[in-house]
Amino acid sequence: MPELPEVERIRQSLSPGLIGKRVVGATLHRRDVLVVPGDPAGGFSRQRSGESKPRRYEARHLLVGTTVVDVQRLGKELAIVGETESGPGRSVLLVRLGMTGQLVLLGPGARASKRDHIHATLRLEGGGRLLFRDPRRFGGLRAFENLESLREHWSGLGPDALGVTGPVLRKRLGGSARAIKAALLDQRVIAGVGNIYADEALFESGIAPGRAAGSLSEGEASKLASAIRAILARAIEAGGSSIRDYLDAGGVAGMAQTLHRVYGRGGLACQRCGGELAQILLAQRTTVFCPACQR
DNA sequence: CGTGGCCCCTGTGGGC
DNA sequence: TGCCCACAGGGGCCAC
Repeated sequence: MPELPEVERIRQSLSPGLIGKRVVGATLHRRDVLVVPGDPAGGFSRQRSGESKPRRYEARHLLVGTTVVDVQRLGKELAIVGETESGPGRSVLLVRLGMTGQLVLLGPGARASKRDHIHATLRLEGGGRLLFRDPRRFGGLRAFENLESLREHWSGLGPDALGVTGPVLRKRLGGSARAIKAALLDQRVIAGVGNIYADEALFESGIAPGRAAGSLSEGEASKLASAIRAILARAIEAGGSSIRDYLDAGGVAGMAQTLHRVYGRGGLACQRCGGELAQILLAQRTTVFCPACQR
């Protein structure tokens, strides 16, 4: 569901009500949405096959006993940082939302509007709750013991797309022969761009999605990087794209979908030249572009 | 090694 | 109305 702008909106809507709150209890309704340190997979999401032993997890993995001091974001990942009163102990709960994941922050006594597919509940001092809901379960939670191990995990991702520059982008694309759009979707190249904003940024910068990533000139990489920054920043300002079910942590929808110029418009007229927008499948994702304007 | 293909899961909307 | 297929803001894994 969410790309960088939506996740940033969730971070912003979550922070004021969550930071400073102590987590007094938690319930994990599905254990397979949580990965804890030492799990055999070492990965993020649940294992697809093999009923390996039920994971042992502890309350502290869901931040119980800590006070939330920060909510950080890199790309599409959120990290809720908790701190224990006694000493420098920290716990980090990383949240990945996948296609349909939501975080819902409820005040004391408030009821969730959708109560199915809630996989984890954190109870906050004062009676509030933080829910993790994800119908398709492509998202998940991962616990880290400290900020250092979070940093190590995040070092596997590329730089945050909101601040990417032309030279950095060009360097990270290297001489890759794969399509530029596929490279943009690879979170190890840059973090935060997904299917919507990749198409929008390529349209804005006039680059065809099938171009070899390594074939971009300095000028093209620079135009693409500034298009990415501008489009993501605009989308954040507009509250994120609410197409199907995206809502921020307070249940508020965004309006950024009204800014889309190619996503979801295959077969319609290009807003720049009037020609017909092409729709193809690239890297297993629907891709819309203007064959005349994008080269 | 880099890359494309397939799979994970549930819900929804369009075509018949 | 109902059924079935295609598709959906993502990403891990495994053959080539």
